[in-house]
Amino acid sequence: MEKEARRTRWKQDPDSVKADILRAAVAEFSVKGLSGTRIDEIARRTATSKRMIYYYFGDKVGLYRAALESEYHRARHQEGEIDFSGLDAVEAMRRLVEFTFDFHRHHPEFVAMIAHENTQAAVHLAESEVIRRLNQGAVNQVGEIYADGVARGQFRPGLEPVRLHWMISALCFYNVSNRHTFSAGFGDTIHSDEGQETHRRFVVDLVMRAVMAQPEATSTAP
Amino acid sequence: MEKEARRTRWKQDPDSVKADILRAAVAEFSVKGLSGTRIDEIARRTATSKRMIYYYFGDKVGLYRAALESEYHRARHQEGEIDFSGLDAVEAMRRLVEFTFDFHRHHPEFVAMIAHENTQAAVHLAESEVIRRLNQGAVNQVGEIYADGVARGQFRPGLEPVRLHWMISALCFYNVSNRHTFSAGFGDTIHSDEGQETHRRFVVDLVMRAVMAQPEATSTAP
DNA sequence: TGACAATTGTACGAATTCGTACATTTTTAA
DNA sequence: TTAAAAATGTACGAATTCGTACAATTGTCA
Repeated sequence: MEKEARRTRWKQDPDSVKADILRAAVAEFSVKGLSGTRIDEIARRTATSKRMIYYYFGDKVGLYRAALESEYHRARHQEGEIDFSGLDAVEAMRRLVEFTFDFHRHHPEFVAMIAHENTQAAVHLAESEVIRRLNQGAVNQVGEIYADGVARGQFRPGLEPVRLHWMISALCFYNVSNRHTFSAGFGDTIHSDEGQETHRRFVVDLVMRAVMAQPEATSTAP
Repeated sequence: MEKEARRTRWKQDPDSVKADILRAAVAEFSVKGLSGTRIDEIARRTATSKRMIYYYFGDKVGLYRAALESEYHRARHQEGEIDFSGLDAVEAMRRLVEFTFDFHRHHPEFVAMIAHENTQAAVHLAESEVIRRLNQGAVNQVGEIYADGVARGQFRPGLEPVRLHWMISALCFYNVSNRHTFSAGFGDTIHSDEGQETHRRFVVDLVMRAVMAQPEATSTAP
């Protein structure tokens, strides 16, 4: 008996309730892991109740998987948003590395969830189709840029796209995943906000040196 | 009433009991993490009982810290064993990277324990003195080799030792820490036994390209 | 040898936490 | 309007698991 719209109006809103639960779940799982997380704690962080978590996601593992996949979906979505238009291979490669660096840096929960998966041998990820597509897309992306650069004589030939992707991923992932133990050992020279700007250039430079035919022309620093 | 030695012979052997407990603890903690590990399961893996764990290590967290430090001690010990005698800067740098690559590869529990620490913001490591010394030693090591190479004109100047150490560590750590999710996405081209040989050369090559004044002279591959 | 300290075994108490039974409200469909 | 389905709140049962009380055994030292 409310004003606008006459069909399918729910005061109840399952979709936003689910999204709310997933948000809280990622926040907890990414920090505490599967076993360290308490369902009651997730419930406390939501606008709803524990009862709803079980209603929509079945059990703890079901919620964990849903949270993991939702993070992958977000990553996959952003990945396709990079704008390479008007860039040659060298510039495109730079942009790709910069994007990857920034994405990891701004999504530590994503990094943490994957780190947790790895400590458990990726058992929950192995059965998911989503990850396979995401990763394959990333490899194709770097592969195309690389092939273009080789064709133009800017990049040295002989490198495998999957290894290039591995390298970029390793540097960008480790930068976030191990920032705590690294900072504990050396202070925050690298991981402070200013330090990360320098470090970002360093990482880009490393990748360019790895792929360029004439690496000397790569460095940005004086 | 046994043969040799007359003083302080114990049928009881606290040191080996402790070592036995630590071994089992590392095996569990590295896979399941602090909260995922069950003390009863560790006890089952030892030759002794749960009672002994509490007797020697106080509580679960005490055991966790002891396990973490014991892994660091082992790493620190091996680190000092590398033989650089007779090597010039270029060869020494290669050997350092190879050693680091191999060490991580052969000690996945070490890698896993650090990964766990990072998901928890390294709270247990932050108060430990051991790690600081270990890391500082590693930086000094690469710093000396680098300075030597710069002095001889083999390496390009301007790089910070801590960033060089970061790079080597990132590549070697990620290779082990993320092997599961990476394999799940691309098969085991990189992480199979044969794949790792190629990959090891790739990683060494990346580091050499990053530091060499004339990177072209670096590649081992045809 | 006898007193005292170090080491180990057994059983269990107390707290935590996953998941559900049951009741209630909200929305759709006939 | 009314019956059925979807969504939600409340309280609690059952299992797990950390840590300990208590007792017993083994070794040192005077």
